[in-house]
Amino acid sequence: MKSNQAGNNLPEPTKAELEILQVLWEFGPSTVRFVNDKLNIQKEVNYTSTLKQMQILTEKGILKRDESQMKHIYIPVEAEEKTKVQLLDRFVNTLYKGSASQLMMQLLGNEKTSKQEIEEIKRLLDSMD
Amino acid sequence: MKSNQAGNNLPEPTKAELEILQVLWEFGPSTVRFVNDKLNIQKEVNYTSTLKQMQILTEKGILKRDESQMKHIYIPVEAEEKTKVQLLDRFVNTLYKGSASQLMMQLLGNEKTSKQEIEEIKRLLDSMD
DNA sequence: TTAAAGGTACGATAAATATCGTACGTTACA
DNA sequence: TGTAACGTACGATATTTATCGTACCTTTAA
Repeated sequence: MKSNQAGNNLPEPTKAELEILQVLWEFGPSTVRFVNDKLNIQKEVNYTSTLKQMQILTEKGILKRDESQMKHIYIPVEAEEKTKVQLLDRFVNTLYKGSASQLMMQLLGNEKTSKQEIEEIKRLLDSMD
Repeated sequence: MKSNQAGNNLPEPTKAELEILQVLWEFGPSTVRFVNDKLNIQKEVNYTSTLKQMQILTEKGILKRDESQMKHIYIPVEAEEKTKVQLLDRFVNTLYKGSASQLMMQLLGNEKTSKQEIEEIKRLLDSMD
């Protein structure tokens, strides 16, 4: 057997890569400079480090870029939703053997999940039927 | 500012470490041999590699061990639940800015989450009020 | 028209993770 | 009683991920 299981096509983004993706998701297609500035609000990181990461992301096919200008513009290849679903899926499989309801229980039992959040979720479910 | 945010006390278990924890959670306190055998059902890994990992886990304080016998017995320090809650919490914060309901939506929208799972979740919520 | 500011490319290096080889001690039993 | 099987310890090495220094090109404005 010894296979790869969990047939995921695209390579799992690393922690640093995720941070970059989040900026692009939030602000749309951006330059390295812009992304780096955003990252530096939270942690100190050198411009060329971010540049390199984004180049790697591009090699991996997770980002694409517009090189028509000197200031390259980077864009995520996959939509935010799709990538998140993939990560969530992997997470559920790894920690909860694929059981969404088990994850839910934990989420609901978590004190950090507010009453308000729980109400929100209920409404959501009701509106689904 | 540039702080660590998300005040997590214990060190994040790595991928390989998680695999070991899962075996211990499922089967209870075990020897390295036992854990290694279980791991090898899914992937090829050398006995000493697993040993080393479990020693590191122990150094980190994630596992403790009974050394009274030659065959050391390893035991997770924290309960399965507690560790999973921590990981889930981090996950929600990272990907959904802490919004559990947003995560839910994705979970519900995911085709891989069966009708049955959804029913299960509804029942769960109703029984909470 | 040149110097400073700001851009990309990319190899080197650091840091974090993961795997393994080898040394050596203990146990079981032929 | 000695040898094979099995255990731990631990340094070395591989691999993956992350960061950075330096070279060099382009734009801008004094």
